[in-house]
Amino acid sequence: MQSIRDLKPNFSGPPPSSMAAGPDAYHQGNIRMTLEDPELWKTFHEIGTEMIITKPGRRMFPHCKINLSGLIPCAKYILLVDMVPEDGFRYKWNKEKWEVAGKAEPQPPCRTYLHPDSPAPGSHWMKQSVSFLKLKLTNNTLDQHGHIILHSMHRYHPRFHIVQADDLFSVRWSVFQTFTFPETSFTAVTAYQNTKITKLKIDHNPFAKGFRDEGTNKKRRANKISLPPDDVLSVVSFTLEVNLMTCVFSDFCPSSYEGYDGEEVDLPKRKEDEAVKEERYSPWAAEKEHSVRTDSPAGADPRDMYNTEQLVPAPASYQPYRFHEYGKSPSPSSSIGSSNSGSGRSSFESRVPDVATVPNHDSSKPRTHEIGPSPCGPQHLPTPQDYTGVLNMTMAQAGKPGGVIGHHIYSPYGAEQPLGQWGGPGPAQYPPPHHLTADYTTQAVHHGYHHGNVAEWSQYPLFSYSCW
DNA sequence: TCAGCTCACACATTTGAAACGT
DNA sequence: AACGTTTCAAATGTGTGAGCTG
Repeated sequence: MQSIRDLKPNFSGPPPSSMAAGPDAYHQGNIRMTLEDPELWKTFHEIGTEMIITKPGRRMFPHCKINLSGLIPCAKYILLVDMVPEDGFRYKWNKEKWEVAGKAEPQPPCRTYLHPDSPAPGSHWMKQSVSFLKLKLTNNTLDQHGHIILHSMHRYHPRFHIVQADDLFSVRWSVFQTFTFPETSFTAVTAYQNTKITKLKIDHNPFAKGFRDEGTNKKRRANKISLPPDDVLSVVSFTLEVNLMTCVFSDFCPSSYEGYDGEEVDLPKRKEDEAVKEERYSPWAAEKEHSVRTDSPAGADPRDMYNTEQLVPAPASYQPYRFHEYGKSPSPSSSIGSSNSGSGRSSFESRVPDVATVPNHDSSKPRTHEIGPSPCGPQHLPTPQDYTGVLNMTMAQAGKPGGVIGHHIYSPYGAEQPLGQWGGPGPAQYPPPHHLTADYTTQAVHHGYHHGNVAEWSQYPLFSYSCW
């Protein structure tokens, strides 16, 4: 299995004609996401963002805040975030820079953060920015609060997922539009390593005001940091690389760092070499290695953009994934991206019509329940029993020790479970979702209680990025 | 010995209930 | 009585630094 980056060169050219946008498909595929406060993110990114992870869970700072457009106002969507390993290495901070310290540790249980407003109509998501302020990171693999579990000294980046779904159940069968923003990548740490990051955090995080030089607590930090403020705050302008994927997760979920298997020997050294080469942008070099980047930091050329689409698997003819690259061609998002500096936002727009394969449906045809006759009309949702084959397949694969699991759209719903069970409290008769999870799901917390609402449900992993 | 982790701490903001005024 | 504003305490979020651990 290949990582997305690895796959990228293998796919090029325009989308197939079957993917050409019809009126509905256009609506489906025209979702645009912009990252709020990209300048702040970039400022951190240039130094090498670090995020503290603690046992009880720590918020991110800067926290993820996005704007959405292009959604169907009256269609319901679910927003999710998960964290994806940047690479297969563990790092250490050594003499003012990050160095590869070995192979990554086995991945912790995967968690996906579900935005508490989910599901909500497109108008809701679009009327104001969507904040993931409450998302917390932890290094406690036994965490029972639903926080996203990460390894310290490992690099990650958040992925934002939009799913058109009337309820949480239909998440399983819907096409995910996935967005990532390169400047949001970070290193998970239990204590800050780079004093520049510490200072940035203190300067920008209101909760840390007490540690500011002009604050009442300056005595504590007096001899800790001596960095000219202007130094760290100067923003190196560089063109954003924003990767867009339209996918159903399962197949892009790396179970280990297999995508790097072939490079394990060489990569660390190469990364260090490139770290020097690309230092002006970021202390991180490796992340750029597969990217097609313009050399002009101020250039308006669009960064290479690629798109993936993964299909809802069908029992009979399960397609692992489909991947389309739109990379080299300028896109609406390109112009958006190039104008980011003016708008103060990093944006990305999906141009891939959502086409999902469902049983007995031609994948080239729009799904009726997603691309209905009217964007605002009643939408047919597939019933669970339509897809028991998919579920069984998933379970069978999950049961294989050490096997590669092909489909890991994670859902707390069993196929036998009726729709609407999450609508309110009920007897705790439904098994926790973990029976479907990936290799590590034995580590997932088995909650005995039912899911009375979205917030509770959100603590369960929807997908496993750790399985291909 | 040392890098990485945990914990208690002081200081900050946020939140929500109570009190108050219109 | 209903509603809006203000106040205040508790909860929560933050980085620090000492101590612990492997």
